[in-house]
Amino acid sequence: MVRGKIEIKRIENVTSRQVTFSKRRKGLLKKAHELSVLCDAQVAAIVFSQNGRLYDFASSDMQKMMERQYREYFGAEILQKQQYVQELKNEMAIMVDKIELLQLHCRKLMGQDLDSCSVDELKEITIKIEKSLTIVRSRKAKLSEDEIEKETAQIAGEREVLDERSRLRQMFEEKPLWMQSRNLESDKSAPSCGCGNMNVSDVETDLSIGLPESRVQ
Amino acid sequence: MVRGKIEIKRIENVTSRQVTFSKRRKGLLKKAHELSVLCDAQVAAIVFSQNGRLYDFASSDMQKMMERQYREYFGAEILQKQQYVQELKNEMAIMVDKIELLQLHCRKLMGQDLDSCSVDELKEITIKIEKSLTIVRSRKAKLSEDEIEKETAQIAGEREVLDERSRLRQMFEEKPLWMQSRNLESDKSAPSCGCGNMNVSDVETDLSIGLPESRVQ
DNA sequence: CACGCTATCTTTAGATT
DNA sequence: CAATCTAAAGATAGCGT
Repeated sequence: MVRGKIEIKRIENVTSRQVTFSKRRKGLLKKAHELSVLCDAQVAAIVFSQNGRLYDFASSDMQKMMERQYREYFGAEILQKQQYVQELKNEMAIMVDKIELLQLHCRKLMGQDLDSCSVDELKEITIKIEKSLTIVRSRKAKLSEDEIEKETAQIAGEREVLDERSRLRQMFEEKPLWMQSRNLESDKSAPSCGCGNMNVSDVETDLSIGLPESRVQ
Repeated sequence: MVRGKIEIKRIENVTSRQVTFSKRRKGLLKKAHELSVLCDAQVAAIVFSQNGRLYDFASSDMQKMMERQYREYFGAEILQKQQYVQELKNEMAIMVDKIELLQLHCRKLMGQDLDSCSVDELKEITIKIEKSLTIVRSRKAKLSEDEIEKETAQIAGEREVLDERSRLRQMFEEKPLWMQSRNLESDKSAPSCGCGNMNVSDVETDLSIGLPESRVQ
């Protein structure tokens, strides 16, 4: 192969490839320009080097050129996106309407904005509100009832505890101290608090009421 | 200028221009291809003929190529659009929330979905509804009152008309016909209906009641 | 690595079919 | 018109600086 003639395939020599890239790139852009001028045509040439640099030529208005070209390739996609945006807008419009309607409904239920209402409409609203009031009241009543029941039960429970306490208190007050301790400390081997070692005379009456309780619990 | 040498400016001869377009276009696309292969670079060449036909070359993936190029030119615009879509979505989300809230509010005002309400909340709702009921009722009452008043007024008005009629009827019945016509046709020159030329005996009593009325109005 | 040189290859203007 | 031809113009590979 003589000087100058080359095969069209990737140049493996890095330096040579870069030089060729520079030369031919320039040539390409020049030819693009010449074509655009000579034939009054829209021409664009775009080259990216391997390290990502952009070189390009475009006749007259590159933006228009690109848009035109882009439409050729992505027209469908652009249309889809536009339709998507349109759909979103439509949905929003529907939502806005819905919100307005709901707000109006709410306001009327709250007794606002009634100026526009006819007598019939007012009657309708009245019926709705009355019905609602009935429901809410019964619901409230039921809930209150439940709560009272619960509270009653709780109070009953507490009363029971209190009753138990007073019963115990009575028991302790009726019996002498030594009987109390024998009764309650049936398991004397358990070294719970060493009461067994206490001298009876050391324990005062009012204290003895407290101690058995703490053992019962 | 010898054969082959040309100036780079628009070719005016149409045929010549078209031939040159064809030749040079082919050359450009070939060069673009060669550059992409030899230097392993991304190359695109785009040509639109004057009648809008597209000719192009692109190394490897034209779509990627175009996207890349498009981003260079319209990156900001694309971003804006994406942001716009995002904004729309955000607004929609807000609206959805708002609708849900409003619906819940409405439903609660209508006595629905009360299971989740506490006693306090129920009390609050009850108060709201009661207040609303008061307003709506008073509004309804006022509207009804107005209507009744209007109707009363209308009836009164109608009664007056009727009274006037009977009064007139009495008047006509008490006086002889000739007096009636002199009284009511004070302006005899007005040729309203040619009654003046009528023979008195031609006018019947029941007809005479009708005629003066039509003149009064 | 960027430029310049130049022999050679490639493109193409203009003509012809 | 489109295809082909051909000589001149243009591009560029390989080399030198």
